[in-house]
Amino acid sequence: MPLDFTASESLIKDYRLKLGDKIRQVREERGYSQEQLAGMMDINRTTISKIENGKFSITVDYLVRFSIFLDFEFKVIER
Amino acid sequence: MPLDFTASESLIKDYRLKLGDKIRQVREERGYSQEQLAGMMDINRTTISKIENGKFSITVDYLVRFSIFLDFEFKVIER
DNA sequence: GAATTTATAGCGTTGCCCCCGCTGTTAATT
DNA sequence: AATTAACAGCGGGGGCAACGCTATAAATTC
Repeated sequence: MPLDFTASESLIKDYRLKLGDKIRQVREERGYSQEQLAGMMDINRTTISKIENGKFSITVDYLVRFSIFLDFEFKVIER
Repeated sequence: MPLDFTASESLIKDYRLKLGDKIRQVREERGYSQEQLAGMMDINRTTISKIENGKFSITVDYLVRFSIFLDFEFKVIER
């Protein structure tokens, strides 16, 4: 935990975990193992495991790849 | 351009540019200069410039930070 | 209990992001 | 017209986190 831990840091961490859970949920709904999906996406299987468990923050490029192969959308919604 | 340039690579690049445009649009709607927003978010101004112009793929952590300070939502939507 | 799937650790490489400096444009002021 | 300042784009060096890869072990399913 960094010294300048703030409310936004907590929100960021929460979102990372929530996103990992969501990706796992959709992957399982589609009936893919981590290895199958990794093959389709041409990325490493352990990377998928780490993402689903929130071990690091993925780039938006990777998120777009997930959205393509798992068939979901993610959108910026203004208030 | 990588040798294995595929349709998904093109979609990824498109999305990166689209996201940069969206962030710029919302920032301007909120009435912030790049420098003001950078100060609020505690990140570098040139980083914001590069993100808005799609120079690299930001992490989701950074995207969440933008969503906090520019007040928008970022959602996964299943089909 | 064997086979499949997933978690995690360690290490190497790549690229995100920090930070600084410079340039170009536009607008305001004198 | 010249000057000043606000704003944004771009290049590059450097640090560190994302991600690839391999290996091992744990968990799950049959």
